[in-house]
Amino acid sequence: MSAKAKKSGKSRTQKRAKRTRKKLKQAALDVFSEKSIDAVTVEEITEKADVGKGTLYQHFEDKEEIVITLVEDAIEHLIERLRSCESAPETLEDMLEHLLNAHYEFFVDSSEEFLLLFQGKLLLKLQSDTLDELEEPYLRYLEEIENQVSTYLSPRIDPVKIRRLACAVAGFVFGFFSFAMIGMTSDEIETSIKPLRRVFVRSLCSFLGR
Amino acid sequence: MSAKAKKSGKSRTQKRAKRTRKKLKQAALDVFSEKSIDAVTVEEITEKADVGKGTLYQHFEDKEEIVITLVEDAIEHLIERLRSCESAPETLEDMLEHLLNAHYEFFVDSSEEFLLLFQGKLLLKLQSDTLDELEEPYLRYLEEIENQVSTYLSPRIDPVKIRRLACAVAGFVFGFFSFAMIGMTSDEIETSIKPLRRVFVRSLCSFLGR
DNA sequence: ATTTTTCTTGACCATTTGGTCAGTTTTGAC
DNA sequence: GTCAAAACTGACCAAATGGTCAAGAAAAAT
Repeated sequence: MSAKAKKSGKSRTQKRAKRTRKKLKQAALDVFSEKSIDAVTVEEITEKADVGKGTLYQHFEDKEEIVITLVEDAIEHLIERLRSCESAPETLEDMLEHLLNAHYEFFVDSSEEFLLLFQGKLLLKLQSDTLDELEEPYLRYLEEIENQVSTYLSPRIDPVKIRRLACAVAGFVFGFFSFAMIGMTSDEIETSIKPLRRVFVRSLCSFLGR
Repeated sequence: MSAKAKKSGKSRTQKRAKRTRKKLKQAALDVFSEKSIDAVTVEEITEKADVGKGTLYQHFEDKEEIVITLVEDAIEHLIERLRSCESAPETLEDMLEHLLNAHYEFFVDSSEEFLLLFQGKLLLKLQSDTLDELEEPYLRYLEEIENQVSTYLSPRIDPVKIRRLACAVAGFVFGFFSFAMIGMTSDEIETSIKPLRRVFVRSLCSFLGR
């Protein structure tokens, strides 16, 4: 180990490998947002990443592993958004507004990751026999929503009810955007989300209040 | 053409062909609800339909055409559900409840078609360059929702607003179910849908009332 | 019975694809 | 400079897949 390596904490070789891995992940994310995961070939990924085909197999066990890695990353990013909040919301209503807003911004800023998560969710439903690893990040995401909401609620509230709320939030946001993408221009989407958000938040609050 | 054929309107040969086509469609729907459309092979379909591989190509141009045909059928069935209503709802609120309820029943009774529509919607977003034919049925579906709702609204209401409503309805229902499938048992889903539906309907009404 | 037409079949082919591995290149240690 | 280790490469292979087509089976017409 050279002195330079000790200083930077990483040898040049390790940095190169890390760069390559990053290129592969970015390339995969790109192509997964252009066509269905199952329709993407390994060579499309390595081609776009501008590396040899064998290189992918040095960084990932197989095609499946890169998908799982990307989904985990995307969920991580989404959860970060949900957590980052300038000032802690005062009321449950504010908190829900924040949640929906954070989702919206995530979808706008990281539409590739949104599409990946959407696809992954579908795969989860379809090939549920395999791919247990894929389920875990989505459950983590639902739990994050539940946790954030719970702090504003009586601890005696039925956990099932909170789970319903989390499904409703996630479902509404994912579903609305996916349909909006067919039937609306992106301008319309932007002006639509605000009034719908407020109205939806209010209805969720009254759902919990009962 | 035999006398019998004239009487029944269809020769035995034609009936056989129609039966085969139906078998193929059912088999395809089955496998498409088990794994992603792109991951399904032609032989899986013909195997399940118990016909020779070449037979599929006599009834459908290629794999794509059978997908489009199935999506069109499924949308047709969903629209039928939305239309069939014992007694015309009196208020907008009742009508929206009916809409959500019809969706729910469709998803429960025809979960294969639900999964197919869900997948098709995704493909639409991804490979939007090709597959124009796939877009048309989904737009028809959105328009059906818009039409039903419109009859309860002033004709001067902004069409964009109605389109938003249709996206919200479709998005919420599709999205909620897809997420509920991960995080909830089917029992929980059933008991969840009712209170959520009412609350959601109320929020949509207040959205339109503004 | 014979011919014609329609439908069905599955062996076959060309192409594609996931995955491997021997060899090359880059980097690190001495 | 030399040797060793790690990363990278792309030709290669076995398996799978979409689609074809000549031959066969079923039904209709004569």
